[in-house]
Amino acid sequence: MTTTSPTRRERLRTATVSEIKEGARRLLVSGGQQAVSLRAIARDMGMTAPAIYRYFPSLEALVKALADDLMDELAATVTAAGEAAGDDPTAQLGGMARAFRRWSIGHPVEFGLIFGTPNPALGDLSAECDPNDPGSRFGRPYLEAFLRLWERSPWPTPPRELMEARLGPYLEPLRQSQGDLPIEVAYTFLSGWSRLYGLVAMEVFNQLRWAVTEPEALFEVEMAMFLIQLGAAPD
Amino acid sequence: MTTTSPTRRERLRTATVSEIKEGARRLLVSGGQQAVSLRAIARDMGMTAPAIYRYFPSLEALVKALADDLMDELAATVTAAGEAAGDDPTAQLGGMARAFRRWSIGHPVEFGLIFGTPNPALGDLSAECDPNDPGSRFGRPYLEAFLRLWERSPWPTPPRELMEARLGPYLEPLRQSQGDLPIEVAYTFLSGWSRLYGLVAMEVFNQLRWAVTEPEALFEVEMAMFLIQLGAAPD
DNA sequence: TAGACGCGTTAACACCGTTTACTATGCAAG
DNA sequence: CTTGCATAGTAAACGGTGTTAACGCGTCTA
Repeated sequence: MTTTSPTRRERLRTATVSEIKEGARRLLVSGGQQAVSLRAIARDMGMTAPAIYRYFPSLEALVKALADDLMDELAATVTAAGEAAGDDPTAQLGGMARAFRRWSIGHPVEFGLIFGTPNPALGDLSAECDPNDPGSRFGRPYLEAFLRLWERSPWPTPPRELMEARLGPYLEPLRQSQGDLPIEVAYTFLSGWSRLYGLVAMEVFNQLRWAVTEPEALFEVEMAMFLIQLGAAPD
Repeated sequence: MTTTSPTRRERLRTATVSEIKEGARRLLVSGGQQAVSLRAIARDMGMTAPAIYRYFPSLEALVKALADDLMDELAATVTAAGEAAGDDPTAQLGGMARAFRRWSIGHPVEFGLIFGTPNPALGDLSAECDPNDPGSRFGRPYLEAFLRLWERSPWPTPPRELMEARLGPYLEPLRQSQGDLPIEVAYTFLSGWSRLYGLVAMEVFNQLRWAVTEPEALFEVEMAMFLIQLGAAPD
């Protein structure tokens, strides 16, 4: 009636959807993944639990939608940090890596939902080669920075023919996702991304406490070493 | 009556405890972490749920005990692989890393329970610097192999005084857990362990599917690169 | 103005962890 | 042998959960 597309009903509906997800996230943060219950969300909204089924077909679907939102939030944070880091691709990579760690340790439960133990239902979905896969959606900015850096000044890698032989055929999905990625870039991206993930996940999951008091120092050293290997100036 | 220590009652008790944990693991493997319920375990044993409270104070305690057992199983697997790899410390490291990956991808749900998103209750326990910490109990064999290799033939690292300055004070728990560990060994261990964890966790959690079809190839290349950096002969 | 549809309700079912009260059984001492 | 007690199990119940079914009301539309 008023304007073009968003009819009144639709506006109310999306608002309710947002409110549900906000409530879910609040419960997630305050009480962990197990505290997210339809009845609690509905209670906080002054509703009854079955009403939520008008908006989500199941609790699992709600959690999945929330995880998607969190993925977007993280991806936006990371790309913003990359853009704020200037023109040097190594500086961009460093900024994006730091942004990833900062968001993750600042939102440990959300991190666990996205990157931690997959639920059986959520795992089945990620079994397919979804182009909307969390890893893909989120790895793209890193991948682009690696590619820019490679075109500007390639870094030393294992010999190309050796990499082609040993893992060339197995990186096809990655290489084709970005239009014929050089194998050196694909390999270095995967190596760096797995190192970043490992370090951050261990810190968030409290797996370093027994060994390290300040994981940030370890993170900074590791990142510096990696960037130096990519040709960045030390320190 | 019969012998000395294990009276009949005690034997039955430990047997029941084992049966409960076996049932819990079966449910865990078949249905994920959420499928582990006291009532289901009791049902499978032909018992009623409250009986389990004679053996475990809560479901959480049961799951924690199960996780401890799994940790022991994994640690035993890894150390056995290290001992089966001969005398060369780099070969031992390679064997242990492969054993870690093999066990993890062969037991993904168990891996998730040990190394994945921590439960609030389990996370509080790992907040203390427990010497029985999973990471500690499990990282020790790796640490010892790194140490043997270092004493035999040190590998190139960042300059010692730089490492001492940047992360010397923060690695105290780790360095004192093994009697004045050289900082080069401590740093290389942490770097290698986080890389191993990152790669394996991403594979187990299906975070590489969008990019890689054969994670094992990537794993082998990464491991070879790391061991070469440690002075091992290439291939 | 009728009817369809969106959105919410209540009631109910089948689970779950946990507690309580109670009953047998095994064991050890008088 | 009997008495007594700790142990291991039971049934019943409380409050919580996801989910479904049946129903009522408001809004939009033909």
